[in-house]
Amino acid sequence: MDAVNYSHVMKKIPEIAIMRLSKMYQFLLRLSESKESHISSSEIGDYIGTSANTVRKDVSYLGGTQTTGARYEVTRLAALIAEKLAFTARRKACVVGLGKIGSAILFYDRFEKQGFDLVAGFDSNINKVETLKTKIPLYPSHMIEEIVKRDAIELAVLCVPVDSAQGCAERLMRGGIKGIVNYTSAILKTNLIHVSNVDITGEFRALSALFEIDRQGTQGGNDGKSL
Amino acid sequence: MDAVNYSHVMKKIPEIAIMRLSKMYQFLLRLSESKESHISSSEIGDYIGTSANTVRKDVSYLGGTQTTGARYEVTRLAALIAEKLAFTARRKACVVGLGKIGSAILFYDRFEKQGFDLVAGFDSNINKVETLKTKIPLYPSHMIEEIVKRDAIELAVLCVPVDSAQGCAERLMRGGIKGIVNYTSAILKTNLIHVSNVDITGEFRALSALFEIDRQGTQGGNDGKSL
DNA sequence: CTTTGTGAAGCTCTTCACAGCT
DNA sequence: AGCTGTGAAGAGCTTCACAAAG
Repeated sequence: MDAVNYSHVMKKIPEIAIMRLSKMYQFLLRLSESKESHISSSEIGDYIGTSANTVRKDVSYLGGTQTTGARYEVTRLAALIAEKLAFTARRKACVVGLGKIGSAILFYDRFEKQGFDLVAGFDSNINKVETLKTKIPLYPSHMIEEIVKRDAIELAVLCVPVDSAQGCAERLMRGGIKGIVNYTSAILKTNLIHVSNVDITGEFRALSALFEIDRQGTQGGNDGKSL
Repeated sequence: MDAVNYSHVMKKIPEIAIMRLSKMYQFLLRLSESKESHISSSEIGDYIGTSANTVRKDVSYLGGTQTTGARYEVTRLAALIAEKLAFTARRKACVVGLGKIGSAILFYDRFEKQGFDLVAGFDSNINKVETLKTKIPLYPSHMIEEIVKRDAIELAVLCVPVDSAQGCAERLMRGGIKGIVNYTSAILKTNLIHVSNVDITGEFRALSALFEIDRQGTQGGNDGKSL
């Protein structure tokens, strides 16, 4: 159905624009530590790998800065993005699966600075839960739902073996999780929440296909459809 | 920066379709180990999180199977995708940066089965290069260009500290690398090769923004999109 | 009847181009 | 001059809907 309601709803920002704005924000944050105080749309575009037009359009989805004609003020633009995309709120996250990758993530210490608090780790192996030395509380996997609910955890990184992935995802969902970063090669069935997949093998395959197709493309002529 | 060169007409497969086909392939591979020999477009769609229409359209980009009307034969469809997207060739990959994440990836043993051979690891810390016990050859970072060239390595996983990321990426590029999976939060400037970014913080931010915007939007649930 | 394959319609995102500001 | 903000045009992807096959 059409959007019948035109109260004061901001017009919808394309999902892909949100991704770019996230990237942009990250870049602006780093930039703000240097001495550059202003930046143009084309410089931002060069940096995050898109066009100046797209950068300006994306910013305009947020309502634009109020400074037409002048280059963007770095801190001001960062603040605008943070506000509109709700990056201001701190969010709680957990890690499920404490194997090599999972524990590496658990010990990664930059989340706090970026607005994310790792408040729980889970593993089905009680041994790991008891022996891993960390200040982040660890729990056995059967407590996922309970803890996610209790601590109002919004984000999870899933690093379990592929066969446990769907089951853990379901526990997370029952706990009310809002987003999962899926490090397993499992293809999660969850149409309720947002999932971001970062399977290296999958990335390898996609990258291979991309450069392979490029190569075929630049070589010109495609033969008929038969094969 | 449009190349104004329309020399050959070639049906281009949309990049996003390539991504979906990669995912589909992965799913079909797993499925082929079970006893299901045939599958419909809607079942595939359910699984990889897209519509039956899109699945069929994507398959048609490859020229379609030659079996209109019948459900897809799993192995046949997998073979078709593998062939058209060049998944048949084995590809060499390396890991740059042998910290917690990097070494976890180095010890991950499923690549071989999936057509990727990890043939080198690099770290600027000579100690790590000498002490890590693995059958994969390790080298100091200054040899990146040389080894990538010598061994014709096509793919790299980048897991170095953020400040070294751009430098390492440039060495990889000079060595002729074709794709980088970037685990750092650096935004790599490389318009020559394909880069896939898997920064957790970035994913967290993008996910937060997505569910936050959804909440503000209040529109009845559309969903099922993920990346 | 069910299911694929695919032109064509429909829709969303990107690019253009220019008004208006500095 | 250079730059942003943004409707409008354009391109690209998704969805539709139906012919052909099983």
